[in-house]
Amino acid sequence: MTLMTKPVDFTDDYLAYLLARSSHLVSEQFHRQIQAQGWSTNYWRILASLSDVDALTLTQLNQRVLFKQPTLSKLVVKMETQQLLVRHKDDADKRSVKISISATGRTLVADLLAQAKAHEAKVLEDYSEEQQQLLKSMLRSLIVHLQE
Amino acid sequence: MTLMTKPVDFTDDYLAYLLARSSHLVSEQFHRQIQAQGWSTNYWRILASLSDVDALTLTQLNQRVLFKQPTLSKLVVKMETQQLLVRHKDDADKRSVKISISATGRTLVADLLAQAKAHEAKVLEDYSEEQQQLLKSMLRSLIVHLQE
DNA sequence: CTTTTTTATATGAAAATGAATACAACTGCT
DNA sequence: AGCAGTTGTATTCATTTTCATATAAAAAAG
Repeated sequence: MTLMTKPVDFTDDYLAYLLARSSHLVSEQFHRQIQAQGWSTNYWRILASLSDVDALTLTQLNQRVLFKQPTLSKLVVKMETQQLLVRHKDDADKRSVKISISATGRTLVADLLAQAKAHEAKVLEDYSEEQQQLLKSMLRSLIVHLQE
Repeated sequence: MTLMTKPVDFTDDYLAYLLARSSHLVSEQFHRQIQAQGWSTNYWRILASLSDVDALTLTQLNQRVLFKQPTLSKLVVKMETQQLLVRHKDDADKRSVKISISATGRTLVADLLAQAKAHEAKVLEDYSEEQQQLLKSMLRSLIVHLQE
C-alpha cells in the first residue's frame, strides 16, 4: 500500500469524500457485472443482508441496507412477488413483517456471494493480507464509532 | 483505533459493504445538517468540487461528483438559475460547457466547507493524527489503484 | 383500563433518476 | 476537403425514490 504525498485540494483530504469515492469505485464494476445478469444492485444488497440470518424484520433489514423505509418496503414486496423472498407476520409483534430468503433466493444469493468474493479478491490482489485486514479493521472501527 | 475481533457474517468482512456503510454513516449527520439549512447534498457535492478550481467542464465535474451524466446536467442547469453557478461555452471545444461558481455560490460554499471541516474534526476526534492520516492514505491508495 | 405516545409498515403523489437517444462538434482517416 | 467514428451535453420518458401521511399495534402514562 503506497502512501500518497500530502494532498492538495480539499476533497483529497476530506474523509467523507474519500469514503464515498472509494466505495463508489469498488462497487461500480461489480454492480455492472450484476446488472449484466439482469439483477439490480438493490436486490444484491437485500439478498446479501439476508444470506446469513434466518429472518429479519423490515426495520432490521433496513438498518443493514441503508435505504429509506418506503423504498425498502416496496422493493421487498416486489421481490416477494418474484419468489425471491418470503414475507410473514411476526407473531410476537403484529405490526412487524419478518422477511426471509426463499429457496430460489438462496440459490441466487449463493451465486452472487461467490461472485462478490471473487471480485473482492481481485480488487485487493495487490495488497498484502496484513494491509487488507488493517484497512477493514479501521473501517469496522469507524463504523462502530459512528454508531455510538 | 481499536481493532475488532474477527468478524462473523459475510458483510462484516466484505470491503464494499464496509466502505458503503462507513461512507453512509459519515455523511449522514452532515447531510441532515445541510438539509436543515435548505440545501441538498447534491448541491454540496457540486459546490465543494468546484470550490478549489476555477472552472470544470460537465464531464470533469461529473468525474468528481460521481453522478450519472443526465442527473448532473439537470442539476447544473437548476443551480445556474439559482445563481449559484455560471455555465459558459468553452471556446476551445464548442460542445463543452464550462462550469464555475458564482459569487453567491462562493460565499455559500465557504460556509459549507467550514461546517464540513468542523464535522470531520468531530467525527475523528477520538483518533490520533497518525491514525487519521493512515486511514486517509489507505483510501487514497485504493482510489488510485481502482482507477488504474 | 382508558388515553396518549411511540413504533412498524404501507401507500399515494411528487420529485429525482437513469437508460436510451438525439444532436452538434470534434478527431482521424483517406 | 469529405466521410466515419467519437465525444460532450441535453432531452425524453419510464422507472425509482422519497416526503408526507395513514393505519394499526405496542408501550407508556395517567
